[in-house]
Amino acid sequence: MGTITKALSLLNHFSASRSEIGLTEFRNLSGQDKATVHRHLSELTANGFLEQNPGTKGYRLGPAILRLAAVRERLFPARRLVAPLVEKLAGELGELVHVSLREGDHLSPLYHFDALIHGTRVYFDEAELLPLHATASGLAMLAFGPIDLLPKLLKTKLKPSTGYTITDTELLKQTVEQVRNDGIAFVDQGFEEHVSSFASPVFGDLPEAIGTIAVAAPTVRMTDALKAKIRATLPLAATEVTEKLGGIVPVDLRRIWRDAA
Amino acid sequence: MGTITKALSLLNHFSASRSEIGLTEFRNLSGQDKATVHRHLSELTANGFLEQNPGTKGYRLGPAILRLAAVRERLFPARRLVAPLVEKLAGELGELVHVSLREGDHLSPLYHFDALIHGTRVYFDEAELLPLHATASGLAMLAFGPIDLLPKLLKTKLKPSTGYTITDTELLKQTVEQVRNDGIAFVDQGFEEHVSSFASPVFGDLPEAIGTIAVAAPTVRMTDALKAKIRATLPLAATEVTEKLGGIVPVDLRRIWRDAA
DNA sequence: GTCGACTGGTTCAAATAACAAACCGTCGGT
DNA sequence: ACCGACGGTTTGTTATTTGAACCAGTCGAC
Repeated sequence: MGTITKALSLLNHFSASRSEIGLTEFRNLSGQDKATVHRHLSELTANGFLEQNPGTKGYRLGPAILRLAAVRERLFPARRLVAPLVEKLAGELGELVHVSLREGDHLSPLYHFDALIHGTRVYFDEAELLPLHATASGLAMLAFGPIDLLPKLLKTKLKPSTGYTITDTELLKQTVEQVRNDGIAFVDQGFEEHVSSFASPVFGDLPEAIGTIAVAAPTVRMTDALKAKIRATLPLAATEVTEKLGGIVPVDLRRIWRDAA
Repeated sequence: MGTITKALSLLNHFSASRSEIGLTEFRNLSGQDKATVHRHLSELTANGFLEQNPGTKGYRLGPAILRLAAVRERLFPARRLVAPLVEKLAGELGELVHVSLREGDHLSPLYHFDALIHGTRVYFDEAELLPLHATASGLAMLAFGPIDLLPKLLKTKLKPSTGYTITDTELLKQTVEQVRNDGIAFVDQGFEEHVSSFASPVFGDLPEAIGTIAVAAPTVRMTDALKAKIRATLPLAATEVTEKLGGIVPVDLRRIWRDAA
């Protein structure tokens, strides 16, 4: 792991529930040496990616990130473009829908929306990176993303998120193959307990998935009726999102989705 | 300059007018070695801070930035909080208003708004970092920010943006001292030709400016009447922004502003 | 075709940063 | 006053990053 990756990985420890992190906590979270972490934190702070709370000495995400995000959204307004589609589908299904983009060997949430019509709901943290082998989105990414994604992932140890997570190499290969045939991925409690989800790939201008659109619901609400509804609507939504982002769905997948409908 | 700073500085070359940058262009812009730049770009890409256009091989800002920006805005919704105040002041004055936060030895635009009631307007690029010695915001920051900011800046060579930019050490010191007495900074065409601007500091919970609020107008429209109006309203707006961000204006500055009114 | 000038991308001695463990100063609790 | 935990710094040794030169592909002119 290079220096830059180590430093940037520090930023990934922030989440909705952890807004401010101190030196020692960073050391525990990252497993790196204290002196190294401190130098990295200082350098990130000097560049505005972090800022330090003068009182607690803790570190927070800094203003540079906002500035860059504003640039990115102006040039490539992905969030703004997909938001209405995500909200529409979430409304139709009454469940949480999210679009995520690939970020190395994880998925990064781009936008999510929950219609909130039910008492119980799926907790979704936009700050958290999604693992490829444990989520429906991940499986869809492995099936339709860059071809070297799966082989590279299989070389690492697959960490279980729940007792249901696929950790066996062979099983993962088969499951991904299945997703490739179906054009849609289904995972039952693989990432969070009592949550089931479906996902379909979203494409850029290459025939290679750049991200996914997914529906997540409490397992108890994931009835056959809802499953059928999702299978019928998710490929359409994936096509719409792909088109909004200026991409094209590969012809073979388009055929799979048409035949399924 | 450390590795991390070098890598992160690459990101600062993006702007509204330059959305995609190739390897060679990065080398020219940063003055670094090509191999180094390439390794940095690869590592940034692997972490989702950049993404590569498969066709042109150029690099764009990546999805990780959006994810982190979403976290930061949820935890510390500065942009959302200051937006109405900026828009209100811009409406009252009929000119461009922006709030910026300190990012190392530059200022990083947080939010800006232009009422657009005039035919000509000031061009403002939210992607561009503002230098401390050439802008009104910068002078306000030097006057009320961390005490070591000015001495550190004086050790470097002051780059002129226009023919009006202060580049002399002594003159800069005197000007900052003046700003410290006035509680407001005025710069005439120091950053962009034919643009004049005022700025006042904005504070966090320490008696040390964390940013600024500024008004920029074409020099031809910067009449005595407008100047008087800005001098009367900007300190109030700075106080409001400070309070919105949960900060406090130091007592001595509060007195200066009160006496001026 | 063959040049040349331009890309993006990759190798291998030499400069630089990471590492581990120790240390310093400060804060809050006992 | 003591203790322990915190943020931060220092030092000598080890590993990584660096940068000049080197490939390879692509475009256009001749």
